[in-house]
Amino acid sequence: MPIAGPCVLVADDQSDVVEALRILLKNAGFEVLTAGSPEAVVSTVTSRDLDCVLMDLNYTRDTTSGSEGLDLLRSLGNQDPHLPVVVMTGWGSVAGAVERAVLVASGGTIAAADLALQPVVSGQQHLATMTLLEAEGLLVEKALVRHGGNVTRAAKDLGVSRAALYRKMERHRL
Amino acid sequence: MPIAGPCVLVADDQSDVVEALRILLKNAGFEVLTAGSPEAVVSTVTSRDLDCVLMDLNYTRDTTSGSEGLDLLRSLGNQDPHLPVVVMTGWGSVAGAVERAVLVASGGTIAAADLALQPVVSGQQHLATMTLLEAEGLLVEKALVRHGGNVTRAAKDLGVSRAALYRKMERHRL
DNA sequence: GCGGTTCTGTCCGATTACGGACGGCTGAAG
DNA sequence: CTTCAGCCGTCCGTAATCGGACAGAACCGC
Repeated sequence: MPIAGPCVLVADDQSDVVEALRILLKNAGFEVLTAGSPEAVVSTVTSRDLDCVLMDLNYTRDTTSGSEGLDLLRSLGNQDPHLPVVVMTGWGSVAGAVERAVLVASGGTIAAADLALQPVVSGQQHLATMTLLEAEGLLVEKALVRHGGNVTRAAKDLGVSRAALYRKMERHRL
Repeated sequence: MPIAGPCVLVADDQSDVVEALRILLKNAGFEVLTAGSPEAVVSTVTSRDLDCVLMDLNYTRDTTSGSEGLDLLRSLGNQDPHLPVVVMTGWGSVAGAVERAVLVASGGTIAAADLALQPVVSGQQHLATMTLLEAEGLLVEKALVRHGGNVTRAAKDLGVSRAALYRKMERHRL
């Protein structure tokens, strides 16, 4: 039984998003696994041999701390530093996350996956219809993703002190 | 003596920008006039029959208040409410300003002008390489342009009080 | 002319955000 | 083992930001 193509894990707590990506990616020739929680992601990563993880950063259910996304990102980095991880954020999603993915990727699989994903993942918000607070949240999120969760570097990039970034992260539940 | 095409006024205090736009627009079939200051813009608008004004929002020379761009925008609105005005800002320039231009435009001239300008005006910054303060400045600028200088509506759009927006405008010299 | 509405700019006390500093932790180099 | 460097998370006094309120100006329909 031949595997259809690269195996991608889609992780998001919104089932409709997961379903949509599953269909689209399947049609694009990927073998698709899904996970609805950070725990499910971790267990799947340990049990299966994945080519790429496509994950959301925000998991709002069953939680008080609200930082599961970044925690998960770090866990994956520790678990398998060579596993390509593409993070979906509210805005500019794939394009921004590709940088990290490229940094992390060992082989050329991710390149093909990203190229296929680029037109698939949509829903990018327009800054025109955004409040200053929302824009701040997205910029913070993007900076954190860009630096793989490193608060110090993200803060330097954003031009604020580390303490200020911590406050903003808490404010935006990141 | 036939006029070459639609007559566009380019206004910016940076002579190299003006020169670049002049060449590009002339090659695109426009008759191009230039102005280096808000005063020059006003006098040109009164003396010539223009199809479109392409103006920068920031005039930093010979000034203390730093709000000439918006003042000029209002002056033009009072002087000739039907004159299409395309505002160039640091980011997303034409696209954002077109909304206002379309609102203001009486005929179909602006549509053609905008289509021709879209690929011409470049220099759009990427949010990825931006500090939070710079991003705030651009969002504020964009919101103000979108509402034609109306502080109240821009503030509501940005999700802050009017007083807060005034402070931010001063901080970013708008 | 005259209410009603909207926007402007500025003031003020209460609130919030600021960033430098500190101690603890981890990992690499000597 | 012992530096050294980098990052993390938190504390705290100072400084800046917040938004509601106010009076004045511009504009509308009556």
